Parts: sequence; structure tokens; C-alpha cells
Amino acid sequence: MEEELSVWIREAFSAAGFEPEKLSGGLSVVPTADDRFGDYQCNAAMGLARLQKKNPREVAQSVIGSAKPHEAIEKAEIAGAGFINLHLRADWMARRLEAAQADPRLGASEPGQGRTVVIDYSSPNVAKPMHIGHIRSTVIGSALDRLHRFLGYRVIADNHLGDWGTQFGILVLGWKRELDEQALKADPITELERIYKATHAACEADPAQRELARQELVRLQQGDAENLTIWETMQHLSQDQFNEMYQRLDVRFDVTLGESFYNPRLAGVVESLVTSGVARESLGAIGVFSDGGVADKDDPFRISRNGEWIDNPCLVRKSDGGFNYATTDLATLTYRVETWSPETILYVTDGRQQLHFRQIFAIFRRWRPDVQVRLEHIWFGSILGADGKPFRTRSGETVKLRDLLDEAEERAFKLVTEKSPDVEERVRRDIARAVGLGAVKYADLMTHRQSDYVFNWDKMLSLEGNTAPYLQYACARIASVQDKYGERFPGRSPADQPIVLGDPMERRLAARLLQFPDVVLRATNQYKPNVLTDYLYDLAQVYSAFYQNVPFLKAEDGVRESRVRLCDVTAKTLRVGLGLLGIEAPDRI
RNA sequence: GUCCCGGUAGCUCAGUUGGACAGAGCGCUGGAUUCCUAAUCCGGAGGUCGUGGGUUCAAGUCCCGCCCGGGAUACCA
Repeated sequence: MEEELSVWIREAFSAAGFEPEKLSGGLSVVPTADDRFGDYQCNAAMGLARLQKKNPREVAQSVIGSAKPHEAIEKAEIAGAGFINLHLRADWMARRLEAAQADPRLGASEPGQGRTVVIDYSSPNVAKPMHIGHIRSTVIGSALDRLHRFLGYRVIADNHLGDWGTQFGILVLGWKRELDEQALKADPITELERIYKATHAACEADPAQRELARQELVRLQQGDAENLTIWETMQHLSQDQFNEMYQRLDVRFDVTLGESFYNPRLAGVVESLVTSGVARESLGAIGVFSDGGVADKDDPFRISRNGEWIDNPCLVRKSDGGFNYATTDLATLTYRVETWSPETILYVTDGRQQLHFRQIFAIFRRWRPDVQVRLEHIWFGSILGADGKPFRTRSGETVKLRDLLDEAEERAFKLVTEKSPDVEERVRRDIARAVGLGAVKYADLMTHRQSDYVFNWDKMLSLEGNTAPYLQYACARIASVQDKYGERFPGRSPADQPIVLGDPMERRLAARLLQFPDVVLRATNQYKPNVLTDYLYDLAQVYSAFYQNVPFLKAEDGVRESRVRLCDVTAKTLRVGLGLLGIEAPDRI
């Protein structure tokens, strides 16, 4: 819609003798800030008038005068300092909505066709419980995954597990020494966590213990059969846990290539970096230093200490010969480029890794200048408790993901039971699952990605305000309308009647509905799920006002069908939109 | 010290290439329910957009200084 109108008005500018391409940032049409300004507006006449030293309103006037008629536009008018306001024709909007109703994609195009994007998200650690720290990466990554897929992209969702590294020396040592088979059977991850903590503490206290752990690690890395078997067992036990969490969250990956997968490639990466002159030896380690290409303050390999700019290298091999995460990330990046030839790779991690990824991306550019790939660090803020500090349990522990999801469902179940005590328990459980998990996901997606946000059960589960339950409630009400229509008018189908936008409430709802494809595009291109949540919330509010103030089942023939169709398009839009965020909308709530 | 984020209504937060009197929710306050789920809707009050300059026809948005908070800052990831 926006693009269609933008193309149209660009032609009008050209026809009027202006050069819209001269405008920095291009020329486009955006939805109006206020309904009384029409449906879409173009602000370019003012910018262009300034460039060409002309009167903005006159520019706007001549653009309107030169514009070809457009089937969607009822009128274009000049307002204020030189805004061009576009009013859409109600009957055109109605036809568009009818088409959207019949289209599972609601009129959205597929600009991602033929394009590949790799998305790296979730990435939990083996042998540890998934915790609240994993939720943002998982939920945001999954939403970006769904958005891209919806727009036709070929998506490679890659779960880059933390399945290798020094912690496995400790784990193997602990496994051999104090594994409780019974406990492992009952709750494997808790037992793995226990032996890790106990052994880690022993190593901290005693250098001899530390040496034992180191030896176990070396044996593992050398392919010792026993240690490898233990390691593999831990992988499987962990994967069971991950699968359980992902199933509950309805998250899927195309590949799960953990750090261990890249282990055989690390030495080659370092060697290549050194021979190509990108990396060099320093203090026994090997690292990448600044190439002086940019100013110190913009250089990820430079840092100021006490007023003096010094090197801040990215190490790719430690002085003890071991590799670190930068090495793994470079090997991973290379593998992804070679395997899938993606146009873009997205890394969905927390904001603390910004410097790390700036370095990794800079190294890759220097190392592989021939490779064309867009690299984006999609970082996010922290989840805080009411005290403004990282969210923890009352006893100060990290909140485990399983406990969090359990509590979400339990709280939702209480709410559902309170509101609908007559519904049978099995159904209430199903509703509670959708509402509880939806609330948690939505709370995570609704805030701007990069903001920290305060975790608040009551707020996210509230039926008031910008929450998943509010949107789910709107869907459930529509489902109820549709049921009632079927009961009272058996044998009739609303789709046999045209949509008519007579009432201002109807028109307002229709205008919002038609924005859906543009919103999905914007949310995807900006990697900002909250663009979509804001839209869905606004849509639900507009619908609720419509629902409250306009009768449909009691309306006269024809009008009734048209309104039920509007309800239907709204429900589809909300459901598809929520679906893109990984949130279910039950028929009753 | 330096870099990155943030500072918008009492609280929690949106604010799309700079655009029309700065928006929403909660809270506060006044209304609406013989009717499609009131888990809702309609109205009202409430803001020097941290601060001081600058650029512009137009600045919450761009530039510079300063204040406050969080994060990052070679052998963890």
C-alpha cells in the first residue's frame, strides 16, 4: 500500500517537473498521524521546495495537479505547511479487504523470495538449565524467523549451542567421581548442574583438582573414548531438555550446530588469519589488532586508557594454545557463508556482546573482503526485577525457564478459572497455556528490543492494556460473533454480501486492517517485533470500539453480513499477526 | 578514561527517511451493561520530551557541551 502510493506520488512529482530522487532518504508516503488528515500523507513537498527555493504549498499544488488519477484515491489535498493528504475511496478499501479476506497472507507480498537469511538465536549451554537469560534471544529470534519466512525468505534458523569448552573438563571429572545415577535419571539437568557446581568449587579451592579437570578436558579434546561418551551423553540429556522447552515455546530450528561442530576448523582459521596478515602474535597469544582504517574512537580494536589510545585486540588464540569464542565465531561465520550463501546473517544476543560482534564483523571484512554478506547484531536489553536489577528469584537465584513457563501457565489457569469456572478443566488448561505463554512472549516482544524491561506478572497477564490476553480476548470475542451468526442465520454466508464501509467506525477499522502488510514489512526490515505488537494492539483497540458501538447481529440484512466480514478479517489479521510472534489465539478465553 | 545504550505524564513505556496541537496503558476521575464474552467501551485531568547551546520553514528525533543511570573495555561466552 505505502509502496504503491509512493510510486504513484513519485511519478506525480516527476510529472510536475521536480526531482524526487534528489531528496535524501527518498520520497515516500506514510500513514497519517491523525485520522482527520486522511489515510496517508506525503511530506516531501516541503523538503523539495526548500531545495529548489520554492513555496511548499505551490509545489504541493502542482504535484497534485500533475498526478494521474488513482483508483484508490478519492482526493488529495494540501494542508498546513505543505503536507499532501491522501484520502482513500471507501469502496476501493472494501474491495481490498474482500481480497485480503480470501488470502491467507492478507495481501502481503513476498519480497524475500530468492533471498536467504541465517538467524542465530537461543544458543543455550549444554549441561545447564535454560534460564530467563535465554528467553529474549529465543523469543525475539523466533519472531524474526517467522517474520522473514512469512515474507518469503529462505530462513536458516541455527541454534549455536554452547557445547564445548573448559567447563567440560570439570563436568567430565565430576561425572566420573560423584555422579548419582538415580538423580540423573530423575532430573538429568539438575544433577549435571549439581556435579558441575561441586566440582567447580573443588577446582577453585585446590590447584590439584583444577589440574585433574584440565587433564580430562585434554583427553576429551584428543578424542578419548570414555570422555567422548560421557560428553555425548550430556549432549543428549541436554537436547532432551532443549526440545522440551522449544516444544512448549513452539520454537523450531533448521540446524543445531554447536561450538563443538567447529572445533576441527579452529586451527585452520587462526592459520589463515595469520598468513593473510590479519592476525599476529602478541604476548604469547594471537590476536587481531587495528589496521588504522578508522579514527581511534570508531575503531573496535582501539581503546582509551587514562587519556591514551591503546590496542584492544581481539584474541583468536590464547597464550596456552587454546581457542576462544572469537575463533569459533569466525569459523561459524565462514561455514555459514560457504554453506548457505546468505544475503544476511542475524545474531540475536544480548547487548553486552556489541563490542565482540563489532570486532568479529571487522575481522571478517578484512579476512574475506570478497564476501558479500550483511552482518547484523540484533541485540537486546536485560530483563529486570522490580528493584531495577537483573530479574532473580527471591533467594537470588537465576530464574529457570521451566519454572518461569510453569508459573505463567499456573497464573493464567487461576485467571481463567476465576473468569470461566464452568468450563471443563482440560479446556481451561489449554486456554491457560496459550494465555500464559502468550503473555510471557508478548511482554518480551512489545518493548523496544534494545530497552531493558521490568518483568511484571500482573501486568503481562492483565486483560487491560497492551498485553497478549487483551489481543486474545479480542480474537475470542470475534470467534463468538461468528458462532452466534451461524446459529441465528443458518445456511447463510457473510461472504455472499459485499463489504460496505458506511459508518466511520467501519472505515477506521478498514484503514487499520489494510496497513497490515506494510507493518509486517517494517517490523521485519527494522528487526523490531514491537512494531508489529504496537500495530496489533492498536487494531484490537479500534476493533473493540467498533464492537462496542456498532451492532452487527442486529443490523439489517447486508449491513450485518458486511460487519461480520469485517470481524472476520480482523480476526484473521490478529491471528496471523500473533502467529508471526509465536502466540496462539484460542477461540474462547 | 573511552565506547555503546538509556533519561518522554505520578508509574511502565511507544514515538517509522526531522513534519501537523507529543501518544498509549496503568493509576486518578466522570459516565455506559434488558444487546454479539463489561476480561469491554466513551469522556476528563495530567508532560519545560535530563540540561544548555546550535542547524532547520519545522527538532523528542540531527550536531556539540554538561548532568544522571546501565552495560562494555586482551587470553569467559
